[in-house]
Amino acid sequence: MNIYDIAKKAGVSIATVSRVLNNSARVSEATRQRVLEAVEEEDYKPNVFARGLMLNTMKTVGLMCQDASDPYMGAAINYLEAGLRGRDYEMLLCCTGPDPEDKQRRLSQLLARKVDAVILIGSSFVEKTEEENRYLYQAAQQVPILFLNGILNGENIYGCMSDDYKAVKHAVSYALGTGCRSPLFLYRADTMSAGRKKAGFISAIEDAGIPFSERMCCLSGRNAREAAECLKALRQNHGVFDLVMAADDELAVGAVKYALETGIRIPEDISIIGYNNSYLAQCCTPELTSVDNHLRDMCGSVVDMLMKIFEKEEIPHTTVIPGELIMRGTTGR
Amino acid sequence: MNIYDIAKKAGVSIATVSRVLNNSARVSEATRQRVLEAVEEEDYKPNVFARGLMLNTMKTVGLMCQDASDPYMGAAINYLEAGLRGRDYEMLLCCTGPDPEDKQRRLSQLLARKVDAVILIGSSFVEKTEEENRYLYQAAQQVPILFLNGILNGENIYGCMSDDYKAVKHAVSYALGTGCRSPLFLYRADTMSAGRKKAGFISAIEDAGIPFSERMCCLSGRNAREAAECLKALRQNHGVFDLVMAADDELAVGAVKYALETGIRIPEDISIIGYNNSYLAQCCTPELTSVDNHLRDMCGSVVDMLMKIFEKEEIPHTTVIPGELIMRGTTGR
DNA sequence: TTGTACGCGTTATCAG
DNA sequence: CTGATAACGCGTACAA
Repeated sequence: MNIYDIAKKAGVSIATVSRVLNNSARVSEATRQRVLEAVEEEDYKPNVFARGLMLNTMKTVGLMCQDASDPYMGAAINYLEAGLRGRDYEMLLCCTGPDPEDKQRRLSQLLARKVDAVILIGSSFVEKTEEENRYLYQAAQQVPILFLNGILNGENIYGCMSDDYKAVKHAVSYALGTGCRSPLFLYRADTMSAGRKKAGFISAIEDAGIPFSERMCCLSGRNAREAAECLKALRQNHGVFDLVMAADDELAVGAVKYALETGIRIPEDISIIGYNNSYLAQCCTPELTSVDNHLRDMCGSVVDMLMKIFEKEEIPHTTVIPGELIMRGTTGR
Repeated sequence: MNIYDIAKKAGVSIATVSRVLNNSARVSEATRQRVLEAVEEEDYKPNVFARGLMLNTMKTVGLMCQDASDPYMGAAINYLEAGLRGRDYEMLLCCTGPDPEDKQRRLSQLLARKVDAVILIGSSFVEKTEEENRYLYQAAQQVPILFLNGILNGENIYGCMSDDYKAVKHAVSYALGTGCRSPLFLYRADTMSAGRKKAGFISAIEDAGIPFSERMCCLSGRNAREAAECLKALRQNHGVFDLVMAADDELAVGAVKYALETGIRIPEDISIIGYNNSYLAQCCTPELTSVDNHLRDMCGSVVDMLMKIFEKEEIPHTTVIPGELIMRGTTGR
């Protein structure tokens, strides 16, 4: 069932069928109806490959993330997919894992598939050196590259990020205001995002007159269990802390576990602040005070930016979305 | 940069270039090298649309799930993507939400895109009536349909599922063996999977000589917080229970919250068993005893089945994977 | 072993 | 407003 069959059935030429289907140019209402009828009857759908061949696009964007099982990534995938679908774009998903070579290979596969753009979820895709990022710049020569919560300067590279610096600074300042004196920054990887959070952490404690030391930062393992063990070890080594600012909720949950398992009272003896305000924040007892970075808005913004880019509209390369501190049971002694 | 350019550059015809790239037929080693050189130099990649037009496939499978932010779905997406990528298939992801009409529309969009198969994650895609499932049967006339943890009988429809019945039966029997006398089944939706679990629950308690009553089943809200409230309400209404068998970990976490907030000791006064053995199981204190349904194996199995289907191999329509009870701190009084 | 010519199903162009 | 025809880039019989 192709356009020729429909044309024959409707008694018109394929050009007219095409025009009706793409409502391009003007077609008389009468023939329009005849064509639509035929299309309806045969349940005809234009062949996407032939279409792609002509238009050089299949209205598809590639999405790359490290790990879809991370609830934060998962939520982002959901929001992005909804936004794209609303704009008639489909989503090709790649879960790359942490290996840079895999990321590179996957990106080039997406390009070979002629995606119209690539969205990268998380700053884990931004490497430290120009050299390591080169594949991104090269990709940007073919299609727009957008970061969700990341940033990389370059032609045809865009990003939307939450204001991690301000959000963490505000959260830590608040906790210090309730009487905490020994803050700890708990994170799990040296990503760009973690860097911004750390800077906000430092700024907040220095504003409070507490001199910063690298010993106030704890690089934890990858999950709640390991974070808890990490904190226990730190305590054994005479590290004192009465405030844990975690880079994400899972680590904060680890801090809660640490406190519960060591008999430290929350929030009387220790305040804990998570980040992302994911559903994990409501899965522990007490529930987590956490920074909501408005992921939904960020995703919406990324999709908006993308559509404007497709329209050749000039837009700023970076959009910043403010965070918000959600108060629950792990702070406010 | 197309196949003609490469042919010219290598001094051969396009047919030869095509032959080299698809290593079909025999090509003399000399010309082969010349072609590969040209391909390399120009970094030539065949146009996927033209390719699709000829072969009528782009090696893509559609994946449908209700909600990618669910960690269970997310993990499945990860595993499936890895499996497919290893077989040179790409993945088109649809997050449908719960509305049946959306599911139907999204599926037909995938078909219009000429995906080679569709994988549905979770039994939420199987409806109660034939009528409601008709779109699935129709889709199966075009491409194979595979369920991850679901089942629907029909031509060209396949599924891999965990043995929820046995797994729950075993878990509940174990808990009853430790002395629990008032079991409760906590679930959140009347899916097929929940039905199998419930059946296992009933069988276990009847084996233990406890007569089943519908009051032993609690249909909870959608998250941990709501599950906790649900149990509190139940208790107010004089419902007694010292064992909660939850249909997933998030609900089990809700049960833990309920116990912690009401001052009920775990596991002395109440045993709690989760399902999925997701990372949530390690996010609460005490950590959850949970049923691991070997999601990784299930996903691997689905991909294997799919590849065999593509090879026109005859395979059983259903594969069953056994579950396993992982012991942690919420059971064993 | 290699090359020629055609078909795949669209959309775009241009003439009527 | 409509129709004929030329791209689009590839794979593949068939001929050489």
